[in-house]
Formats: sequence, structure tokens, C-alpha cells
Amino acid sequence: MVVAVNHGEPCLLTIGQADTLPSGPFALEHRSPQSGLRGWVEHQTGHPLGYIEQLYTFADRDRVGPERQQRVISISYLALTRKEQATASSTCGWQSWYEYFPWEDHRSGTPPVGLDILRARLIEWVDGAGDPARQRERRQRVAIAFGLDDRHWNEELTLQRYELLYEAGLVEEASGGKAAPPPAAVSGKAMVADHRRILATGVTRLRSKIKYRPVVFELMRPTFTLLQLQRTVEALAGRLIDKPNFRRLVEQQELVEETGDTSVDTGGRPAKLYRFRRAVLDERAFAGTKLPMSRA
Amino acid sequence: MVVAVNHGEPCLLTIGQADTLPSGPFALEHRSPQSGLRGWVEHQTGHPLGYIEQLYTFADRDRVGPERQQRVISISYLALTRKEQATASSTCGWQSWYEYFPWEDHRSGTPPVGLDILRARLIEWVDGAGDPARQRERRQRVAIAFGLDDRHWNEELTLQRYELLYEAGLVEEASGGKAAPPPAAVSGKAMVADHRRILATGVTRLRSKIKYRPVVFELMRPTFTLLQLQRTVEALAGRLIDKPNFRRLVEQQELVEETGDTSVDTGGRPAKLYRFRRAVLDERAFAGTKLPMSRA
DNA sequence: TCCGATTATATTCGATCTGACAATAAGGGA
DNA sequence: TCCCTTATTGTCAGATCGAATATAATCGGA
Repeated sequence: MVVAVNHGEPCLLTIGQADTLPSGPFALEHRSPQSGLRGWVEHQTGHPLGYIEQLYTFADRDRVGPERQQRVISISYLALTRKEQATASSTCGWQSWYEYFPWEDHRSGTPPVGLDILRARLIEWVDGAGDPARQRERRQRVAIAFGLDDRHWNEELTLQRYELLYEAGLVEEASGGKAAPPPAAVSGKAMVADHRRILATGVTRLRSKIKYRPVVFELMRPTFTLLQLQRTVEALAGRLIDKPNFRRLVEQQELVEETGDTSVDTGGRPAKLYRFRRAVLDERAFAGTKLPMSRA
Repeated sequence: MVVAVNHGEPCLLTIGQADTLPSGPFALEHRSPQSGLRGWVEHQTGHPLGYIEQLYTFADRDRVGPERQQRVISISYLALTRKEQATASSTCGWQSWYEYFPWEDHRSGTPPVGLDILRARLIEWVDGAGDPARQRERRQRVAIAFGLDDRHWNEELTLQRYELLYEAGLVEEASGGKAAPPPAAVSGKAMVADHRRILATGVTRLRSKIKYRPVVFELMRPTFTLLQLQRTVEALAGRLIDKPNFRRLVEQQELVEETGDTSVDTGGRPAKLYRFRRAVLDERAFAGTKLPMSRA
């Protein structure tokens, strides 16, 4: 899963009919699958992958196709890069995340259109569970994941939401469902096999990771304004961020330094240009702290 | 990597000469490697694995042994259980983490004996880099990982520390080193192949995870006192925690509920017994928040 | 040239969290 | 009864964070 952000839109590298993640049996000639992935993508997009991370390894028996007696092992990765110029070849292209997960984009301030439809269909699914105990359990899972009652929307629950929709038969991939899923504008574009689930895993991981490691900068150009940086984070998180607070956080952590230049602008006061202080990667150990540890 | 905590000591399930992690080619009969691991360990220890998590998948070409043309894929896991009764069979036993990582145990309040020796040897290694730029880079990595100058010790950097020691030739596994590593009481017991590195990965992951997900309870008996819970967390984190603050955190998050009983004690006022509120797993979505997101 | 629209940047304020520490309660043993 | 040990409750100051306000710089049109 290769991610880039362009003009405030989080993009995904796809192949084929735009519903398949880049994948393939990486040859023995590479030292590791990681380096195989890197070489392949750099050749396709012309841009180096700034960051690669393992997502999950699937080795379940059900994963084999027609043949038995042979287990297929799939290692999924999350990679970040920049999409510039028109590098999309005929074999691959870029798609917005939110075509696959329309319900995940809350950047307009209001919930996305169609989310209420999904919520209603989920409630039907909850009520459809015979057992009252099972009903309560389903109800609670839906309430947490989709922010029912007075709960806040939690953008890090992308995978849980997709799994619920799958279970409820509200996405096309869940062929076992009785009722037909809602239209694609509501339930998103389907992908091949379990690729949309892998995508959900990656979105979840990335939305979590940007909060404690400076990986956003892999998606930025060498120089950028603070608003551009904020828009990129918002694109990934799928929600709006308070501007002064975002600035404060970035500055007091000394993640960036001014270049001295200012940006030619789209109206309004010119913005200072910044660059990422690569030194922070060496200076600091990025590791969160939540338990009350003694400082000394 | 199977972990339990007993009497305030974090323990590790080992096989053979106590320097090998449980491992093996899991047969095709299991639905997934996960379930194979689960069955194997439950049979060996008599206790169910409460929690299993994938650590990392190795697929590098160097990982093959004598044979070429065939790539070995190893999936490493982290599992939590309880060690009770004398279930150690002849083929496996429990070892303390800190036999392998003596420098990681800071629970005495003072740094572990031998840490200063390691620091001194690391400084030698820093100075041994010819290039001054490389010296500065090494120096900074050591300073961060081992808390030099006035930096705080960060217990989540176990893997980084092990890798530095490896690079500096201060652990037995690094056979390429010129100088002999310090005695085992200082540099820890060696393990087979790269098992100690996998262990370091698991320790790092677990020390990080206990801070935002309630996995500690998988290591506790059904009922426990708050101090026992604290001691377990301290055993994993390798450092002391302030008691009142720990209580406050656990209580205000409603992670536990009183059983009504009190513990027969080892001197001092009897302690209330608690049990884990399994309901929190359903009630709450455990996902950290660090970036300044708008609340509404 | 003035004004307002737009965006950038700086500052303030209050609620909450958290680390550090103090104080009180309840049991056991000398 | 006194003292030791552990449990439990409470306080306080500093840091953090969300929210909102205030000021600055540029552009375009009246």
C-alpha cells in the first residue's frame, strides 16, 4: 500500500482497474521483500519511498486459492512517497482513499453524506440479531466505531468500522449478505479480494502513527508552509485541526526550521516556508508516555 | 516469545538450553500459525494464551542456512500468559528477561550494576570511529539510548540499545567484534541465532503497548491487589512507578472493580482485591491522541 | 488610496492532566 | 501500647491542550 498526498487529497497507488493494490511475488534476486518493493515502486513512480513499514503477514490456510497442500504467505506493507508530475503509467494510477472509504472523510466539518445511511443500515443489522445479548453487543460495537449516541468520532477506528460494515453485509466484498449493499457513493468502491481490508489496516496504522512519529514529512515537498503541512495531516486524519494549536505543537517540538523564503500565495498574507529538521530523527527518541513513570 | 510475570519477575518461555525461543515449523493442519502457536503453548503450559500479537516477519535472503534457492520466512509473535504451578516440562522452562538484558532493569532505583561498564565500553566504541562526523553520530545514538549527559532513561528503547551493543561488539552474538564482550553478568546471556534480537523487539513492543492498551491484565490472576498490578507493570517497564499516581490512573479509567474481599497480607494494612473489568474492552476504543484535534 | 476580504501569525485563558509529595488509615508484632 | 509496614486519600504546582481572540501582511476592487 503506497500512499501520497497531493493537493490535500490522500492518494493510493493502484494497478489494474484501480481496485487492486500493487502486489506480486517478489523475486529471489532481492535481498528482502522490502527492497524488492522499494525498487519496484521507485521504478514506477520515479520517486523514492521515504518510509516503509510492515503491516501484517497473512498465512491462513483459507488464503490459498484452488490448490491445496500449499500455503500462501502474504506480507503487506505501508509505504509513503510523493506524487509529483504525471508519473502515472498505463499500468498503475493514483486513487483517493476516500473513494474506498467515503464515510472516513470528516474534513468538511459535517459528517460525510451517506454516513447516516450506513448508521441506519447498521442499526437494522443490530436489531436483526436474534439474541438480545448479541443485540447489545453489536449495538455497543457500532456505537463506539461510528460515534453513536453522544460519543465522539474516533478517526483511528477505520479498520473496526470496515469490519463492522463487512459483517453487516454493507460492503460489496461481503458476498454472503442477504441485502444488497448501499450504492458505491455511500459504501465506497470495492477492491479485489481482501485489499480493501488491508487498506483499512494501513489507514488505521498511519492515522495512529502520525501522532507520535514525524512520518508526515515523507509526504511533503522539501519546503512547505505550515498550512500545507496541516492540510496533509488533515487529509490523513480525515478531520480538521485547529490552526494555532497545530502551529504551536509543530514549533515547540522544533520539527521544522524556516528557510527564509516566503510562499507566493493564493491570496492573503504570504506564508513563511519551512523545511523538516531531519536532525530531530537523531536528537530525539519518539516514544509516547502515558503511565505515571517517575521522572528521576 | 511467550511472556508471564511471576512474583514481580518478567519471565520468558524458553526451550533447550534456556537460550532458545519456542519455535518451529507449524504444520498445515492448523488454520493459521497463530492457532498453531496457541495450541502448542497451551499444551505445554496448561494455561491459555490471553493475547497474541505478530511482531515481525523475516524474509531476508541471508536468513537461509546452508541451502540456497530457498527463502525461509519466519513470523515472530508476542504472547502473554500466566505462569502458575510447576508446569515447566523437561523440554521448556521459564527465564527472567533480565538475564538476557541486565541493563534494562532499573527497578532498584539505581542503575543496574554493569550499566556503567557498558557505557564506558560504548564510549570507547564511539571514539574508535575514525571519522569525526561518524563519531558525533555514534555519540548521539549512544547518548539517546543509554541516557548519557542529562538525558532521561527511556525504557522503550530496548531494541535500539541492543542494536547498539551488537554494533559495538559488546554482546556475544556479535562475533565480528574485535574485543571480547564483557562478562555475562554485564552484557547478559546470549541466545541462539537472532533470538535475543527478537526478544528485544518484543520487550520494546510490550513496554510501549502497556501504556495505551490494557494488556497487563492478561498477566494477572483473576483477582489481585493494586500493588500487585503495579509490580507487574513495573516488572515489564523495568522501572518504578509512583504508587498514588498509578492508583489514580487505574481507578479513574475504571479498568478494575472491587471484589469485596481483601487480601491476606505480608504485613501492613490489608489490601482490597480487584478484578479486571472486561467490559472496558467493549466500552472503550483504546487509541491515543496526541495531535491537537478539534473536539466537536 | 482606502477598504475589506483573505490568510498568516501571535497571544491569552481556563480546564485538565500529571508528577511529586504529604497525610491519614488499618493491620501485625514486639 | 508502641512501632513498623502497607493501604488509601488528598493536595499542589507545573505542563499540556483545546478554544478563542487579537494583530499583521498582502491583494483586489471601489
